[in-house]
Amino acid sequence: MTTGDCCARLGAGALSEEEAAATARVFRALGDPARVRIVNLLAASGGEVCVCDLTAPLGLSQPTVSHHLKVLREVGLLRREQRGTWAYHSLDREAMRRLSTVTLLEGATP
Amino acid sequence: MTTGDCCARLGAGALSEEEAAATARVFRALGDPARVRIVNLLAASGGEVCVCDLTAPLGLSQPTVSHHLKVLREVGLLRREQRGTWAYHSLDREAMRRLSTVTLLEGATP
DNA sequence: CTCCTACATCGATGGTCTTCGATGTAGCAA
DNA sequence: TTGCTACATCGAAGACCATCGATGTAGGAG
Repeated sequence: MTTGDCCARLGAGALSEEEAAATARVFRALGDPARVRIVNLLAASGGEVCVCDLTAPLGLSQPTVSHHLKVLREVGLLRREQRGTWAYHSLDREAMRRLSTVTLLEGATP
Repeated sequence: MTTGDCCARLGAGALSEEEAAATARVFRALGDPARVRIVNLLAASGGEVCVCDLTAPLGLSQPTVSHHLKVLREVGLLRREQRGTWAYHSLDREAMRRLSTVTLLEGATP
């Protein structure tokens, strides 16, 4: 489920059951401190980061980091590109932008 | 923990452990379909809603609805006002607006 | 080929969450 | 007082999740 399925603004009309579930999935993906930090580290790095660059700053094992990256990727917030032995992860900045509009209510001026 | 503790934009500098945890708590509060629908229903209603107005559209029991309302209230997204026997819940629209800025990265133009 | 590195996946464990019925609390009415 | 309504809280059942070590996979070096 990607952010493309959840971009109905919460303040714009009634959501269907499926839209609500899709939206909740994206928010739940960000509902873990490790994944918040991953997005933050990716945003700070500006570009691509591989798994081995994240284990130390997060203080988590390699399987756990891989798990969190998969969760964020499955909701469309991260992209993954494999080059040789390394897997480079980067933010989908457009998905992040769309997500920011979900909690914008009618008449709000960010 | 309220949204006041988590409003560091994910794209603006490194988050501390505590900032990441506070941010994750707010996102996790929206990481359930029932709570997404509650926010959506509150936004659509425009004003105040009591618990008994939510059980039918959500298809959940009264204790469960009360639980979800408490979760949203504890992260600062909802306000609660008791008048007589009824408890009226409403969105904290400023908290929603602040939340929308969290996922805005540098240079993004919503 | 062998060996090493980077990463994904599996399986298990311990913790957390959602949901409910049952119960408690408080306000209002008769 | 009694009774009713709206809501919160409690306790338990079951589902779900984060984390790890162990293992599998695949590419590069030699």
